[in-house]
Amino acid sequence: MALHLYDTATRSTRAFVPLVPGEVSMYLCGATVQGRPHVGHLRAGLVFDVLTRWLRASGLRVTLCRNVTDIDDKILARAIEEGRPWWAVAAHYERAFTDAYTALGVLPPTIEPRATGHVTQMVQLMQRLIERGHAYAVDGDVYFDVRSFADYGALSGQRPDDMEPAADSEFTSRKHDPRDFALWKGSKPGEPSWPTPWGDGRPGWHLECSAMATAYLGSTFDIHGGGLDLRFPHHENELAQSRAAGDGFAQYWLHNAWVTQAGEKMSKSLGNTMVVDEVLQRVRGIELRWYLVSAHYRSNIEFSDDALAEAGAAFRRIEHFVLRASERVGADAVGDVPTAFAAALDDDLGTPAAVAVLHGLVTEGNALLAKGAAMDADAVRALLGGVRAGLAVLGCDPLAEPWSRQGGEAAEYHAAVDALVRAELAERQRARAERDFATADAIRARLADAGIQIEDTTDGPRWSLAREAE
RNA sequence: GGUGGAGUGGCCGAGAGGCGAGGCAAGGGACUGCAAAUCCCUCUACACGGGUUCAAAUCCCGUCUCCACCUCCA
Repeated sequence: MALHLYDTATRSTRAFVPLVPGEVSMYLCGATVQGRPHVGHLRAGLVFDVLTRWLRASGLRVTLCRNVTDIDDKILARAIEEGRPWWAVAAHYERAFTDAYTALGVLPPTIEPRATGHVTQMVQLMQRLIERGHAYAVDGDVYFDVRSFADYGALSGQRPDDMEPAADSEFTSRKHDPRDFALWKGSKPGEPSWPTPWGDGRPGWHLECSAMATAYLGSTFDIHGGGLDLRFPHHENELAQSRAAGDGFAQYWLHNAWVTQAGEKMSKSLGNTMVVDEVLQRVRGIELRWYLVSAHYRSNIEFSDDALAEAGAAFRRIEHFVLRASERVGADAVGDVPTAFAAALDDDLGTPAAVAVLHGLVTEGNALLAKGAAMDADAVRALLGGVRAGLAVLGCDPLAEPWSRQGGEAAEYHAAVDALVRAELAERQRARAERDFATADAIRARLADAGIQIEDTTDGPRWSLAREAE
């Protein structure tokens, strides 16, 4: 089965057919850089990272555009709060997001455009909308005329007449209709502004994505992604303004579900502590990634430390196999993804089923490894290759970048520790051979105190860092 | 008021008319000097009430509970 994706616009799972054969253009709504990234923020980046990896593994060339919203009301508010310029705030948190993406192994997008760098494109888009009668300027603001666009509400399944009247503060009186949304906000004293034919001002929230998506991906492109909450109003408005301007815009709309905590949504306004930096004090990045990636992207994740620890344990089982097997048959054995794994991902990115496939392979592989010298090395190599190929698509291959620690100083430390531990293990083996188990166990306990765990395999002892959940 | 989701075993978490995903935990067995790791076996499910069907966790009707969106959100 070829790739099928659930398209929010049609509320159905559709076969994915790219506009240009062999190529995929994808736009993802990225961060509004006004605070420290938390686990919820990262989910969209992670989900679409897996999709990108899967598309590439399927032989497609992917252009991924993930924007940075570096000007908006909250950034301005934050700047006042922190007592520094808005651009310093935006730059600071943009770096924090970049660090968080990197810590979770999210591949960098093809392009990461900032809103403030694309005012020209926004002005052009507004001009087109005004010419076509879909937008109007009032006192330096520019609004989209919702009534002028018949399909408004189609993406999110809303009908304008059923919507709650917008309690939209100060702008309401200037709008032709309360549901009209701001494309451009006229400048107020002390706020940053850019010049336009309608006066100085700054971008409204929705305009930037339409302007940047079409600037980099063309007037019509394949996939537009983001969190479920963005469906309305953000994506509805993007779609309206772009289609009204004559662009085809996105062909598929994908939305990931939320990360919640104790039933509460982890939004910026709740100010909870699931900040990525803090979670990474407790678990490795690869384990956090596994936790977030092994759930289906359209299912809610109720974040808890217990669930995170369980996911970590499940991942370690797979990781353990990969490490042990590669020690036996070599670390260069990356194969093709197993057929069942491919089928799972082709079915709307069914990562849970894909993960189950990997667990099955690991069980098989462990059984082979348990045979020791009598094992079928080719069979192990084949299983290892399949497991690693699958892990690579999920971004969780422990032997691949960025998780492998084979290079640089870390490798030198590893070699040094390895030499010391091997000496200890040799001593322990000698004691065991002499049935001096008190000494043997004392050595094992000493290593355990140092955070090193021992396994007695058919090929002799093997050591690794202990990674029990705390 | 409008729109859309969800309720699965001790826990996490899939599936979407028949043949119980997977993991974690638990119990038993194998292996081990003892462990650890690993393998094998076992146990516990589909919110509630009706209905359709040879067959319902899955479809339909109703009820309850929870959640999301309706111009700040990933």
